[in-house]
Amino acid sequence: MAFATTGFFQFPQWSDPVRVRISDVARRAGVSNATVSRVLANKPHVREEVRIRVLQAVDELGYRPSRVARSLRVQRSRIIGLIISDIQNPFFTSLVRAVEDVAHTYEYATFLCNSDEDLEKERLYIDLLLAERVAGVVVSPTRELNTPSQRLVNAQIPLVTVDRRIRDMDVDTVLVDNVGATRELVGHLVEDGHQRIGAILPFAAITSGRERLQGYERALADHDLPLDTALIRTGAPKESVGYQLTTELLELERPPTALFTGNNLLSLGALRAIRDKGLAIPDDIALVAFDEMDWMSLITPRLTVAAQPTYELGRTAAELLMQRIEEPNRPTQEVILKPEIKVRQSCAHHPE
Amino acid sequence: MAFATTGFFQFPQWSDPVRVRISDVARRAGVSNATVSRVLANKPHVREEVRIRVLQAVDELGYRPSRVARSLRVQRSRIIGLIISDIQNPFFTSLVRAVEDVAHTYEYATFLCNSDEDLEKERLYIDLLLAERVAGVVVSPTRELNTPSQRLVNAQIPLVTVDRRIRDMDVDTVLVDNVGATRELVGHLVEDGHQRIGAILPFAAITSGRERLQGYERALADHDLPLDTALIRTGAPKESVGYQLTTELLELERPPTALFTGNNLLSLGALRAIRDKGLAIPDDIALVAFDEMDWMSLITPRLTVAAQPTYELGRTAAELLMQRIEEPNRPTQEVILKPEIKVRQSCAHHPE
DNA sequence: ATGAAAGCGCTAACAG
DNA sequence: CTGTTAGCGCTTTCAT
Repeated sequence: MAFATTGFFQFPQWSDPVRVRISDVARRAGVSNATVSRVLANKPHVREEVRIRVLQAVDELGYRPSRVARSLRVQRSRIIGLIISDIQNPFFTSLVRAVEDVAHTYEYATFLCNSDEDLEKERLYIDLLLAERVAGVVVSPTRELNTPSQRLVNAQIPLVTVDRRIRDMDVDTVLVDNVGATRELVGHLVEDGHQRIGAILPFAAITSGRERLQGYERALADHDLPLDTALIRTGAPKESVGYQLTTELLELERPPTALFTGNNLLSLGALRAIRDKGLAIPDDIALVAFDEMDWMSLITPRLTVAAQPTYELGRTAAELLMQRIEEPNRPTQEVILKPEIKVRQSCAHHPE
Repeated sequence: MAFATTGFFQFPQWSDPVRVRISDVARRAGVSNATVSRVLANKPHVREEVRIRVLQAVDELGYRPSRVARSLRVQRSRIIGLIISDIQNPFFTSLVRAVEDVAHTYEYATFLCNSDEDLEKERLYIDLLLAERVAGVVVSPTRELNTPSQRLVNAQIPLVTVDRRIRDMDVDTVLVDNVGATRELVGHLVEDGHQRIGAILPFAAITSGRERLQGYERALADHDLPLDTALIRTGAPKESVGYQLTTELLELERPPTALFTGNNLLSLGALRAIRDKGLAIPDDIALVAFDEMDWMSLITPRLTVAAQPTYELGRTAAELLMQRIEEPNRPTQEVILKPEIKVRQSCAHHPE
């Protein structure tokens, strides 16, 4: 009324409330809230005619049920958490993609949490996930012992570990065969006649890193080669660290004739270090690497690698989580996936 | 009752409620729910002694407030949505990382949505975000016209567009200067004497792709060079497409002497195609590329690129979103960031 | 300074 | 087959 006099008053673009509730739909369809809820949940015992009327009202009003209210009522949300340590690492990217695809299929949303290999950040994110009452969590834990993940288990939130182990906790786990793949990879180097093989690995605190170290040791033992700890370097899984550690190895009095790099980022750093030293692969130094990356198709010679089934890793973890959400008391599983060993030119050289 | 006869009935592992509520804390501290709420929200008017008692009870019980209940009550969640088109592309990865970092600072959780350049998937995700009543959304839209994003605006959910434009919608936008950077990049090629410059670009439907095409055209016009549409190819921003399109260009009767690749994945494909043809950069073909990637440090010669400030792009978008959430009616902004042009050896050659 | 009570939007007993 | 009602856990007036 007051506005009518100005002549310029614009009615709001939506006279209907912006947030339409179930009661709005119910009123419009001339039924109760309960009936609307039944229709939307595809429950039986609704007359076809009523069903149609409700659906029409939903459509006309553009009603989207509040998942917030629903979550509160049914005491579980349709959200899963995904905690990884480095979203800029293509290994995790592929895994994220897989988890997200599966979650989407089951109509779950995914909370992405980037722990940055930082235990404190991981703890904060777990608190958040707890507070959001997520239905379950896929985690690639920063630590194998005393992880904050224990709090999820205490709160009875389904949990699946991926890529890395958690010790002393009975949870579903998806891993790759780090020991086996590394053993095979390094074995090729030994069979080519290499006796001094360097290793650049992620910290032993990262379980996959430690397992790859074991694989390396086993490969040497397989062929009765001595273990020279001076040739083993570990560090954070970062490009710069790979560069640094490789440089150290190459500057040794008696540098290795071959190198094993135990992670994609470390490999990138190692390659750069080798290039900067002006060394040729495999003639000056042979190389085998864990992980395969897209850009590796560009470099010459082609690298011998253990290609991880990264998407499959994520897919499996997410599927296990979905199953556990549906059936919380099923026995826990440990799934081990096999990397594919691709033998190429970077380890073809036989040293004199 | 039914269980008692079997003798195998197991009591639940925790006799305390696994989910501790505000009322549990209140009872333990000998206060009301309201007081607990006040303490936790750092509201004034609480006696210090009471505050301490409450905090202690919270601690002893390990109480985490349900953000679900809170969201329902205050009618907004502390969750933002992030919709990108390809989480496997490092460009977006860096952006995701930034958005997630900022969100975390403001104590928001991030829903990650991977649209896969698929409008239908984007629509589904927006429905989900709407249903979850997220506080705001950062989107890199699949389309510039009639986007599903309109529904977010209709529902009055704060929205920020990043990397790509949406037409006819008044929303905060963060972009890079695609036209300017491409113009400069291609300009170097022209100044080096190249007259036949090929271009491999993302679809024109992707606004960044179209703007880079404009930049290319402007660069030629700057120097009065004719535009030869036979040298321009567009396609999906994927490695395989880059390979395919570059191969086509190289097999032309009169192939270009230089190439501009308008996206990181396309560049990777182009490099592989050039390598497979046995051509040398820059002697056989010069190259300038949009986007810089880690692995580019490995290839010789070093590439001339426009390095996008990807983290900054995401950070800015997220900050704008946070500001708009706090102040919904502030005027919308368009922020344009400048890529850094890094001139290196891949365009050093002067054709005869 | 603190408590009682209402209510956010939805679902699930229970009635009819 | 459909409606009434209670309540999920929290915040926020409104009293006191």
